Amino acid sequence: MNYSRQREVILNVLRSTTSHPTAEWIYEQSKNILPSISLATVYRNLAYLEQLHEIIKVQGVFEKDRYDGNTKNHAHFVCLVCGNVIDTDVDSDTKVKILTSIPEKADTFSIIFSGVCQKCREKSNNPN
Amino acid sequence: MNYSRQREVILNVLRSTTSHPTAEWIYEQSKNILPSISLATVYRNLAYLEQLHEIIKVQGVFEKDRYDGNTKNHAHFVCLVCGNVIDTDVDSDTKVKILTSIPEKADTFSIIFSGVCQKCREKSNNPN
DNA sequence: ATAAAATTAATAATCATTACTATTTTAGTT
DNA sequence: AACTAAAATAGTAATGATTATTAATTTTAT
Repeated sequence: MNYSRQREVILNVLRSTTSHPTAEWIYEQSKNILPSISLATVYRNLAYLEQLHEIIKVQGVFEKDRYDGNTKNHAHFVCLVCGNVIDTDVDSDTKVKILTSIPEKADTFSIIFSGVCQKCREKSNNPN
Repeated sequence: MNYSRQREVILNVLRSTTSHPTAEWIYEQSKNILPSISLATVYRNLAYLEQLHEIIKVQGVFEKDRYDGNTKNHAHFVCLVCGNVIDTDVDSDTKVKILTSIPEKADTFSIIFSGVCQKCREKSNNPN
């Protein structure tokens, strides 16, 4: 794989946030640096980078795919009110317990928690 | 919500398998019973049934959404070779450990393991 | 500097899912 | 049973995220 400035920018943009952005958002940010970059280039490079395990594609959160520059094995919390996706650590004890809890031999796992985040919980006056 | 024969058939078809089928597959099976059923009806009713928590939509497995008639909180193992999706129990100890491993208060979680299933492992002569 | 391979921008195509609409079915009421 | 309003359907069009195509540009090795 040859060097490309576009790929470098896309990766930097993704690594500069913890917001688990969509391809469209990464495209808009990248345009600030490379105004002529194309959306297809963003998609193509995100696919490459995922294959190289430089980034992670997070599916199953609302409708669009999200991308994550943090490749450490961690879980995601999706707030059903504000839609934010929050990284949550999974300690290695839990990780082992999860991976050994099934008969199959899993290489990786994806955990997506759903609920209402702390902020949204505070905003509503619901004492729960 | 009124009764509909179509919805009844769709639910029965889904409950008759553990294969986590796509909407298209459910449509094909339902046509054997109701030849004039339409694909849009299948999608509409799957969405209704998901809202009622009668079924679960499994996203993030390859490209198409999958559906699951088993609403017990369990995990999924996706084989990267054959593509099969296998139910795997999560014992309640692990469940509690997972849910309490994050600072946010999660209502539910979705776990998708990835790897190569036992069968595909046996077929290849790889001793690992 | 040259050439082959890789990459890109721009745009067309794909295709899973959803929206629309005229018609039919359901379920309650007389 | 007939009447009616709401709900649901079949068929099809529209949507929209993602992927494929292609001619032009860039990279990299020689």
